[in-house]
Amino acid sequence: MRTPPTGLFDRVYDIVRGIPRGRVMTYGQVARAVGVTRGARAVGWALSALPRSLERRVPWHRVVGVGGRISPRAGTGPLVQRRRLRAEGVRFQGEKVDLARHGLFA
DNA sequence: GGGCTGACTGACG
DNA sequence: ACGTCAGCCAGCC
Repeated sequence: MRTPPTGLFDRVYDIVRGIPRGRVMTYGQVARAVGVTRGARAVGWALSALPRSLERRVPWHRVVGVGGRISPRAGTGPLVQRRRLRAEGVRFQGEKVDLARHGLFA
């Protein structure tokens, strides 16, 4: 058994951990998933604080901005995020992720 | 309790 | 299409 996540951070990590390979969610969608309708910014903040120890289990690269944009300050860098996504077969429309194809809804 | 901050967003010019 | 501005949220000091 695992104690249910309390703070926003843990709830965010929980949701992100559940994003399937090859799919992506926007900060806004994650926020809504954790019960914070307009907490997109807070979600980004939570991911920026992602502990090194969780980098393995939490696929942070599957979280993108609205419209499929890649945040300039994401993780090790937008290039890394892009590379990881492409490695999963995620298609891009220019600089943006093709949400119509890989967007996750919930 | 008040103010600051940031991997966000939507509206404008 | 692009930079700026102003709301929005929760954790930290």
